[in-house]
Amino acid sequence: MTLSHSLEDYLEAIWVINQNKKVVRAKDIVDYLGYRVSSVNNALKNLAKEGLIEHERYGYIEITEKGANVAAEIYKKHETLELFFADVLHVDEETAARDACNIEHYISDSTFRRFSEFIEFLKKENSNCYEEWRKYAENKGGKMKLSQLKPGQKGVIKSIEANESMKQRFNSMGILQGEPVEIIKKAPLGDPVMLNVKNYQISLRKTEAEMINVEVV
Amino acid sequence: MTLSHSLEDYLEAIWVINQNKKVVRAKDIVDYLGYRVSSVNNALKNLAKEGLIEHERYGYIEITEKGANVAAEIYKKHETLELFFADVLHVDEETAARDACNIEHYISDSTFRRFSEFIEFLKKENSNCYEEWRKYAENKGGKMKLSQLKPGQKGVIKSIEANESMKQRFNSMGILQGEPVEIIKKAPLGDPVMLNVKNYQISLRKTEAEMINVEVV
DNA sequence: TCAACTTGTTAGAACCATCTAACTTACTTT
DNA sequence: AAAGTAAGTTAGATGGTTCTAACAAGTTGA
Repeated sequence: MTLSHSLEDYLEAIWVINQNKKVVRAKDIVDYLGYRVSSVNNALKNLAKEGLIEHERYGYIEITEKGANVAAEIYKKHETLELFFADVLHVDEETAARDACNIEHYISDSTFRRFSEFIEFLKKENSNCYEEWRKYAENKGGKMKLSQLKPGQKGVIKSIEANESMKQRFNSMGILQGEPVEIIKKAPLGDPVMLNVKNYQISLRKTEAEMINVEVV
Repeated sequence: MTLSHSLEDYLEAIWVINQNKKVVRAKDIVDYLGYRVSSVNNALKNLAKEGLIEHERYGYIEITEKGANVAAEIYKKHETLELFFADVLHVDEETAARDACNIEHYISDSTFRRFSEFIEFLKKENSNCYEEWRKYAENKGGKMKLSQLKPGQKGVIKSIEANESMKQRFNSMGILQGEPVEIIKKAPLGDPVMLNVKNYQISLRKTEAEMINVEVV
């Protein structure tokens, strides 16, 4: 029996909900995964057919022992990947969760095993690899100029190297320290640059974009 | 325009083939991806519709500039992931390639960017993280007993801790150093253990399986 | 208790990626 | 140049996942 990626998702969702709620209903899955209730229903039938859950008409959903084992394994992958993305790579939480949720279905067992060991290694307190890496990454991250980002990339403004009147102008556009920005598009030679700040779309000259230092997110 | 994962695969294949062959035909893709020629044909139509390739009836396939850009980006993900799996995690080549090929479609740009930096960091010669990790992993890997593997796991026999007559018996079953093994199934308490060696299926007592040290693959 | 609301079920449509099978075109060999 | 083989095309079937829409069952509160 090999589960489709889709069914893996459903099963994992049921398992996770079950951790907090003791009783799982179709509606919970709808809320968790964002699918329509009919799609959930369909998936439940398939999971039941595989003996991974039990589900009485109009009743609660119970995960079987077999189902719990399968789900726990999937979730472990999810957890490990998310931890790596969020705590090691320092990707934002939402992205880390999303990526983990996708990749968990595709990483093979043997790769995952090695990967887990690798993370275990990084977390060992007598290793300073993690600290070295953080130091390295911070230098890297701090150095980007807004003009160097590509369309679709997001960042947070770290500092602005401009005279006062220029800073004033940036200020009035919502461009100030700590503000998240996203590049919408760039003209062929990077001039002008179109970006998103506080839900406004702003167009900057390349020379202006070069004054703004960002940390890529 | 967002490409389906399937079409991403086709486009990437075309791009890769194009690196070596200068001229790409549908047959090359069939060989590369293992799909039927009609499926390839169908995909080609969709790629052409998106302006990523040009394809005359019964003719050659040419990747457009736009297509090459998209493909190169996908391939870069593939390459980086495969490198990490193979050279850092030391997963076997085939698995590394397969996992990379799946995951490349799911890792987000921002996670990938961080991930690339992380690998760059590991490769820096003034960091000894990679060496430390290898040392750590080798100790780990050497320690597994055959009895500890789970069904489906594969390993290579590293050493056998048994008396001569026992070694003789193992020997006659094809169980000897350097031999790849795979656990087929384990009875509830791990006794007996069913495994695959040299295309034979062998059943071992738990006590016997504990004498055999393997490196997980 | 029954009306209103929430939740669950079913049937069937749409979409996508793959396949088989029958066919057409292009290339190769003699 | 004709015949045979390899490659490409098309139509239609299948399987999987999601959706909408209509309906059924359960729950809640006045």
